[in-house]
Amino acid sequence: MKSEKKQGRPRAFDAKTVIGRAREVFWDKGFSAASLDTLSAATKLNRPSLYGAFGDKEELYLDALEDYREDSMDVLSEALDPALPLRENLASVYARALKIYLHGDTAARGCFLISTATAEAIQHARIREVLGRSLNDFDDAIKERMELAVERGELPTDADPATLARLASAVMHSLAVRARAGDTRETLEALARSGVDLICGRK
Amino acid sequence: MKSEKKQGRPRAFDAKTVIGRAREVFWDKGFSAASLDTLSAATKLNRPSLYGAFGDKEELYLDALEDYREDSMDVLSEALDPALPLRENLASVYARALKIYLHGDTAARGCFLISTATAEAIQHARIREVLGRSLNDFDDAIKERMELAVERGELPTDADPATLARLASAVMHSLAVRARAGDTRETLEALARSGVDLICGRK
DNA sequence: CATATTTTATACCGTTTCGCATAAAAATCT
DNA sequence: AGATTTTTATGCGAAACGGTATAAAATATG
Repeated sequence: MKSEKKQGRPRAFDAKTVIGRAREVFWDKGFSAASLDTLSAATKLNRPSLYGAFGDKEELYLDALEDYREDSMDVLSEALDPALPLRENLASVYARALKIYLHGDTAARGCFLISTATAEAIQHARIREVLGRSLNDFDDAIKERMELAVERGELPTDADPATLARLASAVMHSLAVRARAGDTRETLEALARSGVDLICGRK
Repeated sequence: MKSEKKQGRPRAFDAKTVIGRAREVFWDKGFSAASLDTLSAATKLNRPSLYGAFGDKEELYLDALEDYREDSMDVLSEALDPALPLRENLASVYARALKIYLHGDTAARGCFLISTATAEAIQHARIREVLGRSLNDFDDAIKERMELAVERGELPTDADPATLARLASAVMHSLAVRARAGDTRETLEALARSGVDLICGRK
C-alpha cells in the first residue's frame, strides 16, 4: 500500500536549493565551462547524487534555466501591477531587472538566460527552445499589460500592444547584454529611462 | 642587412583566412565548447602552428572577436551612408544585421559578439573589455549619424543623439538574441521595422 | 529483526582537453 | 654549399573532463 514517506534512505538535500546553487555556477561560467567538479562542490552533492537526482549536466542546466524563467516571470508580474500606471510598471520592470543583472562577485552577471543560453543555442536544440520560449513568454506578459493600457487610454488606441511589448523587451535585452559587458549602473539606468520615455511617451 | 622576405620557412597560410575559419567554429560552439582539435581541423593548421601564430585559445578567440568587430563597423558605416535619409540608414543597419544573424547551417547564429562573448565575460576580463568596447563603438557610430540628423532637421532639435543611438542599438541587440533563439525572419523584420518607426517617427 | 529500497561516498574508467617537445622541412643568409 | 631561421608535422603527457561501478549508510516494510 502507499505511504506518505517513500522507502529508502531519505535525501539529505533540497532539490530546489541545489538547482539554485548550480544556477549560480552556470551563471558565472556558462554551461560549457562549468565543470561537474565545480557544480558538485557548489551544491555540496557528490556527482552520483547529482546524476541520480537531475540526470546529466545538460539536464541540470535545463532545470536551472527553467527555475530562472519561473523566477523571472514572477518578478515581471509583480512589476506589472495593474493598479499602477503603465509608465511606473515599465520603470519597475527595468529597475528589478537591473537589480538582478548588476549583482555579481567579480562582475555584473547580466541575464542568466541571455548571457549563457545564447552561447549553447546552436549546438543544443533543447536549450534553444527554452531560450526562445522564455523570450516569448516575457513578451506576452508585457503585451497583456499593453492591451490593458490601450483599453484604459494609457496608450493611444492605434498602438499595437504586441509590437510595443517586443520593443519594451528589446530594451531589457540590451540592458542584459550591456550589464554583462561592464556598463555602469548610471548608463544602464539612463537607457532604462529613455526606453520608458520612448514607449510610454516623454513625460 | 634587411631583406623584404623574412628568413626561415614561409607560412603556408594566410592569417586573416585562418582567423575567419576559427571565427566560424567559435560562432557555432562558443569559446569554451570549441576545442583546439576542432579549430585545428577547421583552419587546417596543426596545433603548434596555431600556437606559434596566434598564441593560446583565448588569444585566437580575441583575434576572432576583433576581426568581427572590424567587419561589423565596416558594415555599419556602409549602412549609415549620410547621402540617404536617416530612416533608410537605420532600416539598412537592421537589414544587414539580420542577413548576418540569420545565416547558419543548423540554426541562425545571431551576433558573434553577443552570442558567445557574453558567456565568457565574467571569467575573462579581456573578453569583457572587447565586448564592452565593441558595443560602445557601435553606439558611437550611430550617435554620429544621429547628430547629423539633428543638424539637418531629420530629427527634432531637442532629440538627444546619444540616447537615440543607444536605443537603436538596443533593438539590434534584441534582434541578435532573438535570432539565435530561433525567431523567424518575419518576426525579426517586424521588430526591425517597429524599431525604425519608434526612433525615426512613424512614417 | 531481516529484507528491500533509496541515497550517499569513494574510487575509478576511458576520453578529451590544452599545451608542448622534438624533429623534419623549407626558406634565407653568409 | 653550409649554416641559420622559421614553420610544419608527429606525437606525447599530464591534467581535467563527464559519467559510472561498487559498496556503505540510512530509511521503510513485513
